Parts: sequence; C-alpha cells; structure tokens
Amino acid sequence: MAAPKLIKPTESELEILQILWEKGVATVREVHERLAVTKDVGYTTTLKLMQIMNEKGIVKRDDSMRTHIYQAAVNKEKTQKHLLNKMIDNLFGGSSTQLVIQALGDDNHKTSQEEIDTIQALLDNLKKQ
Amino acid sequence: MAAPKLIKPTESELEILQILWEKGVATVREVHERLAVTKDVGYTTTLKLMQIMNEKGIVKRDDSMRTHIYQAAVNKEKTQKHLLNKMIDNLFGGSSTQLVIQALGDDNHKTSQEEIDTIQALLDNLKKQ
DNA sequence: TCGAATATACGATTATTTTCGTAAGACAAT
DNA sequence: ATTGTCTTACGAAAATAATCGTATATTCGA
Repeated sequence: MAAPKLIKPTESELEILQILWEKGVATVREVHERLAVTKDVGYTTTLKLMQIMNEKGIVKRDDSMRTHIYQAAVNKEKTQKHLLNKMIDNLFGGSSTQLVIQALGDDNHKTSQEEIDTIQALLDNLKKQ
Repeated sequence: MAAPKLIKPTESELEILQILWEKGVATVREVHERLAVTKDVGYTTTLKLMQIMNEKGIVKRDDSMRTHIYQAAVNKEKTQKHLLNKMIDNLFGGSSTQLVIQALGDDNHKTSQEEIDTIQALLDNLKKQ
C-alpha cells in the first residue's frame, strides 16, 4: 500500500509534471526556465511548488548534491487516464465517444492528416477485437 | 470588439451546471437535493454558489417570484470544449490526438462497435477538408 | 580572498474556492 | 395572530492554491 491512490495535481503542478515527464529528470532552474517561456512567474515560486510536490509524493528528488535533481513520481499514462476518466464521467455523461468527438472537432488543436491516420489505425485495431 | 468571456467554472460550479444542463431549469432546492445524493453539503452552500454563479454570469435566474428559478447561461458544448482544451494543454502537451488515443484505449469506458463507426465517419469527414 | 551568482529553506502574504451561520421576510396551517 | 417552515441575502470563516521576499549556504571567478 505504498502507492497513494489519490493523485490530484493542481493546474500548476501539472505544468511542472509535464516538463518532468518529457525531460525525465530536471533541476528547479531547468523547469523554471521552461515555465518562464509561457508564464510570468518567479524562480522561488517554481521552487516552492516543486518542494510541495515533493512533500506530496508527486515528485522525487535527489538532494545529495547542492543542486537537487527532480523527477516525476507519478506515472504519466496513469495520471492522464485517471483525470480523463473523471472528465468523461463528470462532463460527458460517461461517454468517451462524446469526448473524442469534441476533441477532434476542436479548432484550437487542429488535427493533422497524419494524426487522423494514426487514430484510424487505432480504431481499425479496436474493431478487430 | 466585445471580449469573449472566459468561462472557467470551478469544480463545484461544474457540478451545478451539469444538473442545470440536464434539467433545463431548477430551483436551488432541486439542485441541492440532487447534489446531496452524492455530496454532504449544506443548503446555504449550494445557494451561495448559485448566487455567485449568477453574479459571474454562468447562470441566469428569474427572481420575479419568491423562489428563484435558475438555468445555465453558458453553452454545454462550448464549456466542454473549453475544459477539454485546458486538459489537452495541461495534461497532453497540447496534442488532442494523444488525448483521443488515451480515451479510446480506456478500459473503464468501453468503446462499442457503433461508437467506433461514428468516430470513423467523423474522421473521414475531417479528411476531406 | 572577496564578491557575484546561484541554490535551498521557509515564512508570509495574497487570491481563490468552499463552507456555513445568522438574519429577515414570506407563506401556510392552525 | 402565532408558529413553524421555507426562502434569499449576506458576511465571514475555513480550506486550498499560488506567489514572492528574505535569509542563509555554496560555488566559482577575478
């Protein structure tokens, strides 16, 4: 029972998690400089957030050196699936299809030809089962 | 031009919106009794939330009678889309395709044959454009 | 060696969200 | 009319999230 099943990262925490998932490991500064590209926020704010995430068990860190090295402590796909499930149930009446339809018809995130092919392949695969 | 107003309902507000979307119109008491089924919350809490939502313009109300009649003032699909966008950005690195893949491969919300056909038709349509 | 740059720790503040107690008016039944 | 129930209004506490300032320690060059 080591795994705390209730993972509910805040919006800011999710932004940091994304960066950690992508980079694997990162320092506070690396995370912060990435955040600073799209967000106007102070360094100590990022630091504090990552410290809190560490306390919550959302991230792990190696503090054997002066500059601590952080990494995500929660699985990316599991977290995505968990939050997606919540949204499907809370906002789309339990229908993942409804959600998919909304997502594909989204002007803000245009779906490329290639992506469409990817999804179609996935659907063909689903069909066979 | 008039600034397009950003609808960002909180989680509690979303619970209320869902009830209003389903019922069309409802009194505070009706909403509250529905909430009370799954949530332990006081009546005045629901009342206050709905008053705040009214101030924010998330709901409208007819207060010509003693018991006010509420209805949603934001479009269901638009709100779904907005929150979906947020999730795509916050959790899927901006890739709606990644989200779709997770949603379709979700064990908790099985995708039926019929639903697959629906989505495939949608994709074919997207392809033509 | 000294100072600038950089690191963490941590308290405090601010903002937002959620909660509820209390008051006062309206209504219905007796 | 009186009482008990229902309603909204309102203020403010409690809980949660996000922000940053300051202190202190470490490192690296000049």
